[in-house]
Amino acid sequence: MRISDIIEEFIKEMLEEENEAIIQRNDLANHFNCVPSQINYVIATRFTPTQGYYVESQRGGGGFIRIERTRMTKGNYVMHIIKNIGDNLTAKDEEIIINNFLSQGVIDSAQAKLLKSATNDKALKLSGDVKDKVRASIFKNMLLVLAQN
Amino acid sequence: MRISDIIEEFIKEMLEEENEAIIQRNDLANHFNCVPSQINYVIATRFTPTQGYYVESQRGGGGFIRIERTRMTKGNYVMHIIKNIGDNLTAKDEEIIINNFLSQGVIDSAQAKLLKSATNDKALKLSGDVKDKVRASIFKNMLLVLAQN
DNA sequence: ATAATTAAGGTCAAAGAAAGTCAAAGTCAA
DNA sequence: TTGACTTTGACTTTCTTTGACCTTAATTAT
Repeated sequence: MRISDIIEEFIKEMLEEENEAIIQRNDLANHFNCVPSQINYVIATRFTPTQGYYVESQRGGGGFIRIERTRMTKGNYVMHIIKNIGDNLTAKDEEIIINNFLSQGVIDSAQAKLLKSATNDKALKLSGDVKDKVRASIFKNMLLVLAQN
Repeated sequence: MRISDIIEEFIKEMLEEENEAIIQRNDLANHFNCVPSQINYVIATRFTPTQGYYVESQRGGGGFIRIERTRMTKGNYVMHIIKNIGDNLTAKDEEIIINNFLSQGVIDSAQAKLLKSATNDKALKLSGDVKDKVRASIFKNMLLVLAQN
């Protein structure tokens, strides 16, 4: 059994009791007798947003890592769209997706406005090719959150 | 739990009753068993103007520190923050603003997550200087939408 | 009145305490 | 036997704590 798997399981057990697990990186590393950065590896590979987790951390004295489990309510539909967006997204294509979500009740109009405000050409002051890349990234990140509450 | 957090909480509790908290630096430091300058640190990091506080103090005999909470209407408050953001915004500064909006009930936690997901370093795959520019732009655009309801 | 003393609060930088990054080295299954 | 996944560790960044020294105001002594 890999040490990463053991740590993963340990955190997931914590998450079964509570909805969030707050850990100290060094303590945990110590507990499992591994280097601290192994914890980062576990989080990076097993607790990603796509996998339904939301992670925040603080450095410095009294620092911590908080791993939140965000249960997926909108289900596979949104995930499917996210996977199909790829690395570039034009404003036009985005609008089509948003309108689709709207008409299917996946998001409400307030959320739609917020999505657009974050990704319209006015907000993204970048050159064409980079813009569509960043738009894709932001859009997917936001969708992930929207799919989970 | 960090000592700074405890002091922060203590002051915020005082502010819940009254609209201003008047403290003696040395007494407070004594009470929490820390050096006096720790109080300054707490104020400098948790009671800044952008966080909605106004601080005045007086040295010498009978000196004091007065921390005032500045309340505004939601719309004005958000507009005020938008104006103060400027052309660059680091992830850290943004987080402080979001957490403040949250604790003051300007936004809810779902909206906070959306804001963060749209502007965190993972979403904005850009080089440092450009990133902070784009972040500022996106953030302000989203806030404008949030301010309108 | 003035000067000296005392009683506050302010500043800043060093030390300490976490967490993050990245790439090299190791492992293992196809 | 190579390519993907894991493990490791050196180095970096961020945040907090601490303390020595500075400035300002009130009080007291001359």
